Amino acid sequence: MSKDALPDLAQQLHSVAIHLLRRLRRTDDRMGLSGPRASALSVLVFGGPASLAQLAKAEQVKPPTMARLVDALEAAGLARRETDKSDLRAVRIRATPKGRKLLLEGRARRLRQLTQLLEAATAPERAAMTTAVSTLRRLLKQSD
Amino acid sequence: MSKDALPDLAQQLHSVAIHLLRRLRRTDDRMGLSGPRASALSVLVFGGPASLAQLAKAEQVKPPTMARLVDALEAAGLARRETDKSDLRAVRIRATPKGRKLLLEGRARRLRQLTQLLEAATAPERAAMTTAVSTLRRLLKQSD
DNA sequence: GCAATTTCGTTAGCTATGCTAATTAATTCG
DNA sequence: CGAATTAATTAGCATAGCTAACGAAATTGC
Repeated sequence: MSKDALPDLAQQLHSVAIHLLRRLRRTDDRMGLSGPRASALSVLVFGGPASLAQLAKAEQVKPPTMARLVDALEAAGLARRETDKSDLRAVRIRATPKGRKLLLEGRARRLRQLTQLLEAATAPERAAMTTAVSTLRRLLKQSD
Repeated sequence: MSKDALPDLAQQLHSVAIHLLRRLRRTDDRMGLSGPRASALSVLVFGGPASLAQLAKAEQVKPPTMARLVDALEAAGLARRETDKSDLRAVRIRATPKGRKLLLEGRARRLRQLTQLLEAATAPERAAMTTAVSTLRRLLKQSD
């Protein structure tokens, strides 16, 4: 691979990431939950109850932004704020059974759709994607 | 590659795309231009002058949304609305020299950063990423 | 050739997501 | 105990997305 191909790869990587996410968002929409809300709920479902600050950090947003997302999840009956007995300033945010169910269904739907998309790839192509994904994860982590 | 790895790949693909774009946005911020604005300007710089409807379609947003982006680009002196002599309803939107300069500089900066990131990959890893990118482009295009 | 329709863009107004600054309440530390 | 720190909320701002409704121009059809 020539050195000159690197900027080109970078450019195409950028473009394809944008288009991929745009596509995935369509499926998330069927969950009736926006990307940020679905993502926050996902942290609660897979990571368990968390404080607002923890949730904000996990989603890389500021606390006021996360507070509003939690407001929306709560209003939809998908999460609950609970008081933390050991620190009365803090709140424990927990996914409700309804929230857990909705998220798991949405995730299954997205995985079905994505899996279907990826099934059109040949075995070597899938292998290349697997390598590419783990490489990118490493590079992003290193330069954090 | 086992069949069971596909959903897992899908999941990681999703995650890595989110993190990659999050990282790239940091660099774009230095251009002093939000993502949507930079993206619209990019269409003008690389695709030439366009009508509002064409621009909206290219960016997959509705006309009112694009109109506001163009307002902002115009206010910043980066693009101009021109009247179309052959259709007095339409506007031709064109990047100004200043807009072109800003975008090209930003693009160069992003490419430098991304190229730097990718330089930490081994040759086979780069090859895998190249294959992965073109595969994804094909899959996304097919299922449009 | 003129009326009806369609098209292009804008305006108005709503929702959502992000931010910072300031506030309140609780905890910790000196 | 009082001061500083921490957790969350409130208020207010900017950006970006949408739909609905409108005016002006172009096109269609009779």
